[in-house]
Amino acid sequence: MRSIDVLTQIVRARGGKVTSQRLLIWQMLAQDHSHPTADDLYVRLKPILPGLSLTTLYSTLNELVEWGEVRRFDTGDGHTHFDPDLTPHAEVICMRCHRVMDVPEVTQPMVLPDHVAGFQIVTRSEQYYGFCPICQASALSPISVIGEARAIQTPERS
Amino acid sequence: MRSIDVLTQIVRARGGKVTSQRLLIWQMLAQDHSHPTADDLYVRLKPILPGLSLTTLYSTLNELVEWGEVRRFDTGDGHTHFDPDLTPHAEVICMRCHRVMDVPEVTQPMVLPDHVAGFQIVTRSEQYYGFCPICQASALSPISVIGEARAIQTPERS
DNA sequence: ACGATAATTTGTAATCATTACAAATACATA
DNA sequence: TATGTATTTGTAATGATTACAAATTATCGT
Repeated sequence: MRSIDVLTQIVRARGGKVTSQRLLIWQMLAQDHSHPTADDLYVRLKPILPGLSLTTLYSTLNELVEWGEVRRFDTGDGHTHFDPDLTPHAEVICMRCHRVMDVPEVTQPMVLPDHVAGFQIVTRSEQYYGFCPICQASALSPISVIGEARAIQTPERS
Repeated sequence: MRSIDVLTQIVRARGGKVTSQRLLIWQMLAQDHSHPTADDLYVRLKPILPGLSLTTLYSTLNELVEWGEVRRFDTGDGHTHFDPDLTPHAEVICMRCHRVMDVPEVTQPMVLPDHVAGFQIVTRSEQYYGFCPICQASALSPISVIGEARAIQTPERS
């Protein structure tokens, strides 16, 4: 998501209001790369702004998503996660313990075909689903495996 | 997801049972590229197998996800969607009306870096979030736009 | 600085997807 | 075919998220 100042200007220009609740939520979210859930945020916000309502938090998160400032995603743990980081990156998600790890993005965005022409793209995300080393050791194992994460070779010093 | 025959063999080899419920759900899901929700499937399955329980459907879907045969994803409409298509493709998702369109994949999977080495990758997915032509016309417009879907140029006949 | 206007927030209650659980059932193997 | 065990079922519970209407407050024009 973009800076608080930019958001402030744009919201005002639209006839919206920059309330203390929005400001605080924006600030808390902007610096958080831990893929928090709504409840994660609420627990941290409540002590700072005790009057804050869950309803307000949800509506603020939802509008950030609708504006394209924040991406919502699902790790399979039953909670909706939010990510303010719209810079190119991908996530590696364990299908059993639902741990999420960010990885820097190296693939190029695609040129989209005819049948989606006119679609206005705000965010791109890429996810790699699989099983972390810990969960591989447990009883169940995945039926199909398309690959394994390989370490990128560090160039040798000459 | 893979063929019913392959799933049947693997489940049996593990000491599992191939029940009529699992078979029917597998068959219904395998041929469905509409990104159905659990409820979508239930509505269609119930007339065929009236005794089917929602609990069974959920547990069957969950195990397919854990096995890496089906991918679960979230369009933002409050429902969990399932996709049996693990071939390389991406989705374009409207952040307002939550419509989903598949597009053929052209980017290459990344080589993942050190800190996720050992992670066993089962599925990769790529999503493009934005606003479809219809939703662009409505009142709200996204604050930031990283690009627009462009039609792929059709080579001219010579 | 003030007041009018409309956007936003709040709290409660409702909704709805999903899961827990324990008894009943049925598949697979010998 | 009988046995053991994985699976299914139905109901009840859980828990995230939303609806709604009254109260509040930011913004803008004066």
